[in-house]
Amino acid sequence: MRIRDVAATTGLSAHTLRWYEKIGLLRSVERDRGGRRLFTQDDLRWLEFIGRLREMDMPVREMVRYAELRERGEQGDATLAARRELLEGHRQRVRERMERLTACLTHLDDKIAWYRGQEDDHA
Amino acid sequence: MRIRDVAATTGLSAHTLRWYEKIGLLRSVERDRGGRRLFTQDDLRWLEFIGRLREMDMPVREMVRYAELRERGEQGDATLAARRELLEGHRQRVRERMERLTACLTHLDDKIAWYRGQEDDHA
DNA sequence: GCTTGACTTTGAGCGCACTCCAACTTGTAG
DNA sequence: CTACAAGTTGGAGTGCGCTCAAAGTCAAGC
Repeated sequence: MRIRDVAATTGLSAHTLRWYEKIGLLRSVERDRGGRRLFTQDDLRWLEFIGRLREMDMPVREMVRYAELRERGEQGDATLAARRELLEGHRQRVRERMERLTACLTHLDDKIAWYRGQEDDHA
Repeated sequence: MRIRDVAATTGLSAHTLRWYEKIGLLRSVERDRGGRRLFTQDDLRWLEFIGRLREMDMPVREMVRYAELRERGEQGDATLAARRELLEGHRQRVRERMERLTACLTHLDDKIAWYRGQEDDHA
């Protein structure tokens, strides 16, 4: 797959895909003899995965750290625990985030109910 | 209350409080005769409220729009519906966000479980 | 009266995550 | 062979939400 196909299927821009490679988030992307990027199915799966991390607001820095661990541990299990811990740390942050969001939503619901009351008073 | 007290109780910096005023998020903050800001309890309640909107990732622009409506509607109800709709719109976005987070968390849990499996295999 | 420190203003700078530009190369279609 | 779309690179620019610097003012304590 060439860069525009990946852009189309992931929703990321070609710019962003090149930038991801530059910062080390995509590693060892193949090229054809013209020097154009060729993405594999593995690359797509990886992009899907980091897309989810991104959706959970993981900083790009941390995703790069994960990518580095993944590459270092290619032939072994030396980095398995580190990667798991990184993900667990993020999971915890997301859970806390969601709790705060839930609390805020409750307040917001109250506020909206208050507005409805005001509007009814004047109807 | 002076700016440092508000900074201390809200966790916002004095810089940020001045900036909030500059962009129209805080309106008509009083001054003493030396020109120093004097914040009221109402200001504090407002800061608490927009702090929650911020925690729910409402863009500052939209908060400013809400602040404008609030000021315009000071003596009437002309802006009540508009304000309610603004909040309802944001509530919807937060709910969708939380659904996506929940879905991502499920994937993340699976991934973490997979790592645990790998580690056990080698134990 | 003088020092100190918290305040004031305007305006510049920063970190993040892209996003775009300029200049150039490559591969395909006519 | 030529035209042109689609790719390449390095580096600059953007929008957001702050964050800080510089230079000056004010007021309370000694």
